[in-house]
Order: sequence, then structure tokens, then C-alpha cells
Amino acid sequence: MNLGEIGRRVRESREARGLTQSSLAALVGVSRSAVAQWETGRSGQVGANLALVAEALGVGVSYLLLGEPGSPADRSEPPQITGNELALVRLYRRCGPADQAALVRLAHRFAVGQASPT
Amino acid sequence: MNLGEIGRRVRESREARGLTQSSLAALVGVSRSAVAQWETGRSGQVGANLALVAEALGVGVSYLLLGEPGSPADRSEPPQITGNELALVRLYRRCGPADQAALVRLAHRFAVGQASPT
DNA sequence: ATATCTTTGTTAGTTTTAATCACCTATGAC
DNA sequence: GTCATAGGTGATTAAAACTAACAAAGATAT
Repeated sequence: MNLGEIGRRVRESREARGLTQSSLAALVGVSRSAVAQWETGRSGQVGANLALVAEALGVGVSYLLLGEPGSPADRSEPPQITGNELALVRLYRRCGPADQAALVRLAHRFAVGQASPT
Repeated sequence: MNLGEIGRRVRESREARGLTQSSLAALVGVSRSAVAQWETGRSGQVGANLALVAEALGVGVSYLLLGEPGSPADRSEPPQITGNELALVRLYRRCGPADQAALVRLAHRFAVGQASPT
């Protein structure tokens, strides 16, 4: 995520829309100097205005950030384990290999004993 | 792009990886308080550390920002837990509450036995 | 040719804000 | 009870992002 690239894409998108720095600044609600600094890379990042800039330019936030075209809106699967499971994994990580194996074997015995659903 | 949502996803991703605020802070190179403030929404944004946070958590920048997986490159992520740990968690999930508690207690006993007193 | 208007780049100064430090609470182990 | 770990929050500090002002290049008209 090169930050200089973001400014370049802001400029390209702005010019493709036929906007001046002033008009984009008005749409976003910042000064024209701010837009100029985004585009010339003097500001490290567009920051909190990123969403507003993307909307004003008619592009996706992902495009400005990463250069990839708009993302298909399929949901990802973020969290996998819950708090209890997290605690177990933390303990597991502190065990030696033999103890880890013993834990897995015991868990397996317990699980099998619980009449596993298919 | 609700900024409070970003903190929520940082927390979920962090816990899914089994990291504490301290360990994530160390990975990113900031103080633990900074991580706490991201997650509680006290800081409006993660800002320039966004890319580092995403990398440390093994998720995409787009996911942290938008809750969507974003570009395909974002999806080439390392697994959040290792294969052995995942297997243990799966077995754990098939155990009854008493057996789950027994597993945790045993894991703790093992972990303590392995503990390196700092 | 020069005056003027438009657009953009850049520097200096101000303000916002994110990070750090410190202290606090809650929880669990011993 | 103490001790250790994990996390939340107020106050201070340092680093930004923003604004304002000035400068330069290009076009157009007179």
C-alpha cells in the first residue's frame, strides 16, 4: 500500500471526471491545498476523508487504497474462534510437543465420546 | 465507513489470531494503549499503521476498512491459526461443557509445567 | 506584449489528532 | 491475601493534516 500511489490515483480519477482541485476540495469539504498535497504525496495519507474522496470521484475506497477495481460485495469470514477456544489455544501454545499431542488425543477421545454429528 | 467499525474488526481479527493487545502492539510497533484506543474507538482511525495492522492480523486492508474482502490479493492470507491448533479447536467444539473444562484445565497444567519463569 | 484568469505547486503557520505514559479496574492463579 | 495478566481511560506530547498565502505556468484577449 504505497501511499504515493494513492495520490496518483486521486489525481487520475479527478481528471477523468473533469474536476479541478478546487471543485474536488469543495465536494470533500477541505481546502484546495489539501487536495494538492494528497496528489503530490506531501500528505502521507488522505486519512479520514478517504471515503468522501472516493464518493466524490465515483470510485471505490479499495481502488484508491489498493489500485484494484471495485470489490465484489461478497462477505468474508473474519473471526474463527471464540473466547473460550482462544484461551485453550493460548494454553496449547505454551505446551511442549508431547503435551500438545496428549491434549489433542484427549480432545479426540472426548469428542468421540460425545456422539459426533455428521 | 464507520470508524468505530474498524476498531471492532481489529479486535475480532486480533482475538481470532490469539493475540493480546500487547503482542499486536509489538508486531505493529506501537504502544499497547494505542491498540486499546483503536479497538475502543477513541482514535478516529488506525491511520498510517493500517497496512501494518492488517498484515499482523493476516487480513486485508479492505476488510479492516470496509468489512469486505476487497481485492483478490487481500485474500492471499496466512491462516489465522495453525493446522494443529485448528484441529484441537474442532475437537474441542465437539466436546461437552464438562469435557471442555477438563481440557482447559489439563492444558493449563501442561502449560504451567512448560512455563519459563521470566 | 502584457494583462488577466485559471489551475496547480509549495512554503509557513495553525490546529487537529494519534501515540505514549501513567494509573486504574477486573480477573484468575497461587 | 499477593502477584500476574489483560484491558480501559485521562492527560500530555509529538506528529500529522489542514489552511492560508504566495509563486509559477498556460491560455486567452485586448
